[in-house]
Amino acid sequence: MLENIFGLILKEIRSEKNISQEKLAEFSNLDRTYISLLERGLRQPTLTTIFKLSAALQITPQELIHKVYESYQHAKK
Amino acid sequence: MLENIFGLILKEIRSEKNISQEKLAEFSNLDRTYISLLERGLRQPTLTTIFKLSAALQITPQELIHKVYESYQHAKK
DNA sequence: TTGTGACTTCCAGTCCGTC
DNA sequence: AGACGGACTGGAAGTCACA
Repeated sequence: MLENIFGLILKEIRSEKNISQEKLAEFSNLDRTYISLLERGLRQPTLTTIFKLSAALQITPQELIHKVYESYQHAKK
Repeated sequence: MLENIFGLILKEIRSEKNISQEKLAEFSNLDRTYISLLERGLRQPTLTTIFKLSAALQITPQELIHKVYESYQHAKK
């Protein structure tokens, strides 16, 4: 549930910034295929991964989590 | 690094709310010993654990992350 | 540019307990 | 109430070749 939402939000933000999965992987020091797994909701990030990704996307972790939270609250109903 | 900060923040918030580790474990459906590991910075939470914990502490996930982020930014210098 | 399957290593998280 | 230990299972981290 949360993984899927996180994946969608991640993809959404990345797309808005016109960054490829490859570039995001490079900026965050994560593997390109791992980004793909995250976006498809097949993996769940840990705290440090959340921080790495938000830094790479040039947003704060709380902004990222906030979007996930909003979407999650909405989806729960 | 991040684990330690997260642990401190978690303990801080929990203490402020006067909740025992045991109660927090109960509210969040996590193990008592695991809460202890988190607070001592020996384990790192995943996204769902962050959500579970913040729900149990009656704060939003972004508030929790925000505190961690502030403390992290401060510690980096 | 991304999805996917396969794989290994390591850690998230649980359960038993003691101090 | 909380620190800390050992042993365990599932699943995340991290990487590869290929479609």
